[in-house]
Amino acid sequence: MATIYDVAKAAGVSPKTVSRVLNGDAPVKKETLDRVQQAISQLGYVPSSAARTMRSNKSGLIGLITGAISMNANAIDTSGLPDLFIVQGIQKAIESSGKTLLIADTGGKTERVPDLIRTFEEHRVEGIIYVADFHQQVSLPRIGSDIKLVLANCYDDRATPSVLPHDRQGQYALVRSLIAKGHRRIAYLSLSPNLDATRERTAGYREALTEAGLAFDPELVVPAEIESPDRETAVQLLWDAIDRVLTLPEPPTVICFGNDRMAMRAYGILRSRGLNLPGDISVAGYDNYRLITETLYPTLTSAELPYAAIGIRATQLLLKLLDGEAPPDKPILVSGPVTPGGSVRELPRPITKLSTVGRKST
Amino acid sequence: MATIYDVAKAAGVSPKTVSRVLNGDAPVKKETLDRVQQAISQLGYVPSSAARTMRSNKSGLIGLITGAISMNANAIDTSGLPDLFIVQGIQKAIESSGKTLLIADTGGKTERVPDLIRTFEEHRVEGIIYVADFHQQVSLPRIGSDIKLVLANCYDDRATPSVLPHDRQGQYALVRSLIAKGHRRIAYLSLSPNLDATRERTAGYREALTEAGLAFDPELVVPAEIESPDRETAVQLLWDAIDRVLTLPEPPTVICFGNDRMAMRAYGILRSRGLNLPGDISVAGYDNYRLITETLYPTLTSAELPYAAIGIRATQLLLKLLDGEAPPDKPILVSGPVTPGGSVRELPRPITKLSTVGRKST
DNA sequence: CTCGGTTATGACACCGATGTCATGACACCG
DNA sequence: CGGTGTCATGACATCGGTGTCATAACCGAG
Repeated sequence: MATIYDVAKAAGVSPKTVSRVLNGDAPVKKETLDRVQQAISQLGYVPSSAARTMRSNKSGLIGLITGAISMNANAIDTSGLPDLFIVQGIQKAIESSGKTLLIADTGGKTERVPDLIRTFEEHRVEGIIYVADFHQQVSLPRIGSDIKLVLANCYDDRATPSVLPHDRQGQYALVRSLIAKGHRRIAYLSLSPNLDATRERTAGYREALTEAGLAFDPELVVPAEIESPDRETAVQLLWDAIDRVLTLPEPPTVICFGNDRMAMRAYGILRSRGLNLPGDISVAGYDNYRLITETLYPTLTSAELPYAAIGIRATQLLLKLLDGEAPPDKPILVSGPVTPGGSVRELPRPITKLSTVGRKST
Repeated sequence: MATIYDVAKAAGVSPKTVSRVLNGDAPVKKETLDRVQQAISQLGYVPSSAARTMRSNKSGLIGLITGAISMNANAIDTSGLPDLFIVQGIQKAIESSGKTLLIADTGGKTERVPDLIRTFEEHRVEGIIYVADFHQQVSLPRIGSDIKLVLANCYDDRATPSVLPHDRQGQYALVRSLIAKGHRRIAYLSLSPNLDATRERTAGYREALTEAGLAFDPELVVPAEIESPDRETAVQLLWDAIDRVLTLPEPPTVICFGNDRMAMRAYGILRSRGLNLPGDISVAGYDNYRLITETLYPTLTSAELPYAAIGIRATQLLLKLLDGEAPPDKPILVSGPVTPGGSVRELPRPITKLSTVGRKST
């Protein structure tokens, strides 16, 4: 591979002049510049980032730690939206920054993280983004202070800068939209109650009810998933939870599920009970996992879990830190919109407006 | 960040001795070794791969070009299995090799590929794996001969080493398994006929028929997808194709679809015609995209598109090339098994065995 | 004509590893 | 005891860029 010296010799100038042509950081006579550029393209010269890194002590590399790539295959049993979307957001945001992304996959084994960090340190990455597969607390090994760290979809107890989904706001907005469609009995079949997301979202659910002056009925809120269940167990739990709310004296008119995958399963379960969607019962999911929400019939109403935006925000945050900006003192919360689908029916308003009776949601 | 000189000073030895400790390439007195190791951990010293790369002219980096990460989100309309699974296989295979993977995503724009290659060249990657999102011919810009190139899920006209799915074998095995279950009228609603995969698979379909002494009926083979359709068009095309084969004088007992996603849509369409799965009609997919095959009810019989294996094979091939082995003279074909699901019914054998009448497939 | 300032270029050192060669201390053998 | 080989270690150059400083050519003002 050609070096800057080869180019210099071919163009009959000093290496430093070639360097100036490459970086445009000092005036070069037009004629010399042409000769150098010709030599460069003739030799197919590409500067070595290793040499640059050595001299400048800046690698231009950003490290990314994730399990998104390896886990995507086995992710059939897991709960939610693939964290790959976060990676995607990061990728997009880094693209325009001139940095290069070094992706390391944990293969789902967190014990490999120290090794990955080590590799990043060897490559002198300027910053690291750690991506978790769902909203959770993490604990990473300490990293040399000259490497900036940002957590995406997770947080720790050392106030490391982090970017999180605004789960409370998401569920709040979703339930609010259901109420706007005339629903008053709103069931919530949540994910495992131990999850941060579940706590936040339940709070959002209650907040929306309170705001609308609706009473909170604990019978309508049923955890319908546990962490890392097998397929069979998941279906059983879900079946039971659905049965429980449907057989209440005053059953719900709409059921919210902890994620779109649960809702997808519910479509089958509800229909096997002879229910028509959304005529007899409305359904809402969470995540807006388009593969599901847009493919199902009717399309599924869902609150967006803004993973791509989280990735982008996390990257922007990291780039700012690298620029010397001060870290924020609390996690950055990213909100997402509600995507309406055909799975939620607009209910006739019992008293107020007779004109809307029988109208279907669009 | 500490350097080897800092460590040397702290341990009271020369940098070269520290280097020997790091690489274990020459004997070091036990006592010296201890002192050096202590200095290393005290200073948190991590060697710089940039400096190593400069000296040895070996970066230990492998470049990966793919659209898998960015395209996964928008991949709702696209046909098949996410190529991310290939990336995953590569990741896994590289893990044990001591190399580091540099992943560059095209963002779906092939015109960005030269830039990505340029970045890889700057980082002096030892090899590049190019991953295509479906079995196809590609044409990459030329790369300096000191960088080895391997194509995964694609091939070119310059005999670049490549690894491809064995589509013919896959469809052959699938149809063979259907015949084994007693099916004689087997429809094939394929992907776009312009695809390499479709040509290969159709050949495999015919091969299996011929082998079983069944006549090939062109009416039973209908292209039911075009390239990059919108959702609406895709559904219409599929609906029409299904209608066409079901209204034949002698309709099929089983329909094979070009991929699992088509089969997933077909579940809804077939049921809306009042058909029972698999009682009235059997269904088979292609890809074994587990998110679909295992979530559908009944689970979907599908031929596996061995993407992870393709990734692994491509990586192994590249590592061998880096080791100086000669490239193979033709593409490496990777076969996959058939994964039986509940969507294919075992037909009663009209004459042979009465005892199997009414028995369902497991 | 001379001087201060700009333009264009090169010499040289340095970034952090490691290969090469040299050196000193021993041990062993004849 | 001297020669030879092994062990343990260090001095120095080198990889490919770029920052610093020096230098030469040139220009216009006084």
